[in-house]
Amino acid sequence: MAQTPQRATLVEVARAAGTSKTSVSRYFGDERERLSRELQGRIAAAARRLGYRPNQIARGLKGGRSRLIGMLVADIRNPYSVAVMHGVERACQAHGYSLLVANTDNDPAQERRHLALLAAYRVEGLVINAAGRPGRELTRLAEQGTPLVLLDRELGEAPADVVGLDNAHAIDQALDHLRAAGYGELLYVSEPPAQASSRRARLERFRHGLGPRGLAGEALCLSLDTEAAALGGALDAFLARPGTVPRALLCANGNVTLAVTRALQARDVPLGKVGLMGIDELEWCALVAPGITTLAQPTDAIGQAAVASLMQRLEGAPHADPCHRRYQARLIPRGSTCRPASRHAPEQETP
Amino acid sequence: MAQTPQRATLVEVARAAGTSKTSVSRYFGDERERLSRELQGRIAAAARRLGYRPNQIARGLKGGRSRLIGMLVADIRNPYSVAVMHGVERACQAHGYSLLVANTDNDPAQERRHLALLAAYRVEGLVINAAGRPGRELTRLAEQGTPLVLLDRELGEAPADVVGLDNAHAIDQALDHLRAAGYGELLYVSEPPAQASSRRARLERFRHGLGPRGLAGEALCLSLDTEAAALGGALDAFLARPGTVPRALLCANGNVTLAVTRALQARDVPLGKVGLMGIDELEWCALVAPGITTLAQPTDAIGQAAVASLMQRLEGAPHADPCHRRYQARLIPRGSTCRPASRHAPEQETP
DNA sequence: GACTACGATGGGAACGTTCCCATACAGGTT
DNA sequence: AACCTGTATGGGAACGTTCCCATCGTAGTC
Repeated sequence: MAQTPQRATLVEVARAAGTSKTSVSRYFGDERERLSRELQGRIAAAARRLGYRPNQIARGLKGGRSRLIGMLVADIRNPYSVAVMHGVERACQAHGYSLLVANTDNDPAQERRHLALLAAYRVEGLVINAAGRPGRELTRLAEQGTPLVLLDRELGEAPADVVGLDNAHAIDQALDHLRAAGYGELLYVSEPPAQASSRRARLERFRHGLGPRGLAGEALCLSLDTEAAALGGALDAFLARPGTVPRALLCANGNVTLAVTRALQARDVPLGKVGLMGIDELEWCALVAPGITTLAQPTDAIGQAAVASLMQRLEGAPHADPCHRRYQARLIPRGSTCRPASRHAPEQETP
Repeated sequence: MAQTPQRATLVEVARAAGTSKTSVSRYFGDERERLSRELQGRIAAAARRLGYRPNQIARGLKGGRSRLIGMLVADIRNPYSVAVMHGVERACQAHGYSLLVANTDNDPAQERRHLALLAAYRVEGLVINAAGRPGRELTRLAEQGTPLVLLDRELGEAPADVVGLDNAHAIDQALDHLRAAGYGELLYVSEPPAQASSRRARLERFRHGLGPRGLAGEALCLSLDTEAAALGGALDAFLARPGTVPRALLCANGNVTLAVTRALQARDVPLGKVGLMGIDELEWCALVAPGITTLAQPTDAIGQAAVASLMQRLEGAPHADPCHRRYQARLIPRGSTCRPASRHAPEQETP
C-alpha cells in the first residue's frame, strides 16, 4: 500500500524550476551551455528534488533516435559469442548506446521473431551473430537504413559489413604449427559449413593447405546437436588407420574442441600422442592435461570493431560499400600438440 | 545512394487500407476480433504491402508499457550468470517481454550508470545479479513501482523478491559428501563475502556445519582479482600441515573452482588425494582428470523463477511482502572427491 | 535614435501510438 | 414511431520528449 509517486516529467521539473519545458529539455540535452548559470542551477535543483530522469522512450519517439543497438546471438552460452558480446556492449556504452540482446538458440524461427522485435524497438544498428538466413526481414531492415554488421559470416544478399577472424590465416597458422610439431596426418572436425561462411572458409583453406605442406588429411563435418554419436565412430576410424605417421585433430571451433576432448577422454587417448588443436581459446584449455593448444580470437577487438562499423555508418557514410575487417588469431601452444617423442615445452600459460 | 523508403506508420497503413488508425491499432493490438473479417483482410493486405511493423517505442510511450525487462549482470563472462540470463531471457520472451541486459563488470560506478539507463528506458521490471549496493537509485526505482528481483543476494533495504540457491542445503550436501568420502579436514575458499549475501550464507553454514559432522576446517576469503597470488601460498600452507587426516578443498563458486584448479595444477597436486569440490557446474569439470565434483545450480529454473516473480507483481499484487525462492543444488560426484585408497567410482558423467 | 545582432528564453507542433468517447446503423422492444 | 442495445467503426486527445520559430531584452553600429 506504499503510494507510488509517479515518475516526474520534464514539464513538472519546468514548473518546479519556474521555467519552460524547452529550457529543461536543453539542460538534459546537449545544449546545457546555452542556459544562464542561474537557470542551470534552478533546473538542477528541481530535477534532483523530484528525482527526474529523462524518459528515453519519449526521446526515441520524437527524434527517431532510440539509442539502442541490437545484437542477435545464435547461442548465448557459447563463450566466444559472449566474449564478443562483451566487447560490443562496452563499445556501445562508450558511444552512448545501449545494447538489446536477443538470443536465438540456433533456431531460425526465433531468429525471425527476434529480428522483428529488434526492429520494433527501432534499434539504430544491428550486430548479427546468427545464421541470419538471407531473411527478407534482414534485407528490409538494411533497405530502411539500419546499418548491419555480420560477425564471422557473409550473407552476400544484404549489404552489410563483416567483422571476424582472418580464417585463412588462422588455418595456415594451425597447419604450420601442426606440421612443425611433426604431425603428418590430420582430421579437421567442423560443424556443418552450410550455415556459416566462416566455417566454409576454414574448411576450404584446410583442404587446400594440406598439399603444399606435404600433409595428409581430411575433414569431418557433423552437427554436434544431432550427430554427436557419429563423432566417436569417426574418431575411432581415424585413429585405427594403418600407418605410423603421427596424427592430429584440428577443431574448427570451441564447441567442437569440447566435444572432441570428451570423446578422446572416453577412449583414454592421451593428448599429445594424438595431437589436438582448436580454434577458440577456452578457460579450461590450459587445465586439461597436458594443455590444449588453441588459436585465440581477439574477441574484444572484434566486438569493438563491429560497433565501430555501425557508428561509422550511423554518423558518416551510410551507403559506402560493405567492408570486411579480419583479425588475426593468436597461437597458444600447449602440450596437446607436443608429440611424446619430442616433448620439450609441456605447457605455456596464457599471458 | 539507395533511397530510404521511410518505415511505414499506422496512419499510412490506415490510409492505404481505406480505414482509420483506430482500426489498424486494434488490428495489431489484441482486439483484432472486434473487426469485421473484411476489414481485417484489407488491413492485413495494406500492412504487408507497406512492410508495416508497429513502433514499439511509440507504444511504450502512450501506454507506459515498454514491454522491456532489465537485467543487471555483474560479470557477463561468468557462466553461471549467463546460464541464468538464458533462463531469464526465455521466460521474458514467453511473457511477451524483451530483455535489456547491462553488464557492470563488477564496477559499482557502472552499476549506477546502468541502473539509471535501464530506468530511462522505463523497464517494467528488473532482475539484479550485481552488488546492487543499497543504492538510492534502486530504492527509488522500487518506490516508483518497478518490481525488483535479486539473484542470490538480499539487500534488506529495498523491498525485493529474492531467487537463488538454497545455500544452506547446498553446503550441507557438500559437507556430507566430503565426509562420506573420508575427508576430515577442509579448506573453504570463497571470494570476499562482504558484497553478496549468498557468499555470507554459504560461509556461515560451512563454519557451523563442521562441528556437528566431526570435521575440522577453516575458511579462506580472498578477491581473485587483487589477491590471486595469495591463493597459492594459502594452499601450500594448508597442504603442508602436520597430520594425516585426508584434506579437501571446497570452492564457493565457479570462479574459485577455476582459480583453485589452476593453483593445484601448478603445484602438481593430484586431484582426489587432495579432495576438490565446487559449487557451480562448469562444462570442463568432467574433463579435468579425474573429474571435479560439483554442485550444479538449476540455473534455468532460477532464471524462470525470477521472471515469474516479476510477472506476478506486474499483473497481480505489486505490494505483497518480499518472498524468497530457494532452489536445490544437484550433486555431481566425480573423481576429485574419491580418495585414492577407496577409489571406486572414478567418474560419473552429467546426465 | 532607429537598426541589426545576438543571447537567453518560451510556445507549440510534431513523433506514432493507445484509448476514451462519439457516431452509424442494425435489429429488437415497447 | 420512439426507444434501447449492440456491433463495427472513426475522431481526437493524450503520452514525454525535441526542435523550429517566436519573443524580448541589451548592446553595438551607423
